[in-house]
Amino acid sequence: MSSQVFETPRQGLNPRQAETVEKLLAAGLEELRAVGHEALTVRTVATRAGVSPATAYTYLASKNHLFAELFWRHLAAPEARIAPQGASAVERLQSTVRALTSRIVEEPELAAAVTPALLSTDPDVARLRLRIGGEFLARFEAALAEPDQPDRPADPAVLEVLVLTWSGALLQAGMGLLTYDQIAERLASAVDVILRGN
Amino acid sequence: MSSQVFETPRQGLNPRQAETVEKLLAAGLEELRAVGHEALTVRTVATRAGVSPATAYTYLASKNHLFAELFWRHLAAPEARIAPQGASAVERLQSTVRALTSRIVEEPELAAAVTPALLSTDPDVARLRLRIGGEFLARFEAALAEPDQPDRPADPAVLEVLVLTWSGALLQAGMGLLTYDQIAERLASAVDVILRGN
DNA sequence: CACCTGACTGGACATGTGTCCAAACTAGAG
DNA sequence: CTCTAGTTTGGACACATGTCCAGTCAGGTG
Repeated sequence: MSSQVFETPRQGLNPRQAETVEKLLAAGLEELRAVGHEALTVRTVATRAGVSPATAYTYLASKNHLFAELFWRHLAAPEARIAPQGASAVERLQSTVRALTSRIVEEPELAAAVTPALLSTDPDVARLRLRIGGEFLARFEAALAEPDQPDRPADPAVLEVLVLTWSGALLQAGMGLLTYDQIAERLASAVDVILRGN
Repeated sequence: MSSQVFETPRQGLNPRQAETVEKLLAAGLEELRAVGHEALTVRTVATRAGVSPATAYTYLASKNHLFAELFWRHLAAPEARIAPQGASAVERLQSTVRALTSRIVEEPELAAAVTPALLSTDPDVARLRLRIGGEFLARFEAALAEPDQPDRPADPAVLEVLVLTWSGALLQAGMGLLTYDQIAERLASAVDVILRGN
């Protein structure tokens, strides 16, 4: 909340505006935890933040934008950036996947909210979507890299499958077909299948 | 449209009701092609079908339900059920994936509409979501099966990765990150990676 | 201390979604 | 031909979303 990370929803904000945004985002997360994403409205968030709805809409293009922003911050927060563990690529990928999943599951309502939100055509959402996708890619890339030759690029085909599988898993979880625990299991097995082959 | 397939949106409809449903679904598809899924409303569909909005809501729980229903019919239609071609599992899977993709791309607006729609919590959507997921699973299962031992079950881990990858690809396409043509390419390559290993 | 710029506010507006219900209609049975 | 069961209808309702704008307020400047 009181982040040093200056990943603001809109660029070029003066301190006063930045504070308003922080209040809104903090209130958004609280509201999400309190009432869930179905019941949350931009207006209730504004009220919780002690700000008028009109102001909220000045900084949040939409409810979906709010969810995307919160998710991005949750994902990119310093405490979520841990190095992959393991001697082999498989182990490192599995640890990455488990770390990502458990990070996501820390805020179940956020996870449930963000899946549909990211599908929005809202340009602010589109921006965040790309960032989030890039973040996942970077994590997988880091996990695939061999410690002794960190600059050797990973096989793009493998990377693509990993990203597709990961987003598929998030989708399944977002639809409620799988719990996030099951997701972690399946992805670990998926990594095995993908890297070891059949 | 004039289908023999009795996959009705609600069970136990008499002929008169069934006809109304058909009119609504046909009108829904037309409207979708004409104005796209953003501009489509249940009321415009009702008008196009020559029926009152109240009637439309008698048979369609929601706009999302309409999209899910149309997608399901499009996917499960007899003309979409072609046998996988190829001597190896990889070839059969690739042909299946290409067939599915090209079927979906026949109705681009439907494809764009259905991705967010399937995430709805609407119970009617949930029902169709399961059916659609089951359909994909069945296709991959059929493609994996060796012609000479058709009853030998496929490796569940491989099947899971395929389903995850496939849904991830649909998600990416639904978000506009990839075109459906690119999807087909990547999936073909993904199948290769998954089955051949690294 | 008065001013002025720019953030914030209140409240109306247009539109969409899905629900509800009493009244009207229609097709088939008798 | 009439009755009736069941479908369809018109229209209002409650609520959410996002936009807009004229007016108010606060904090830094001169």
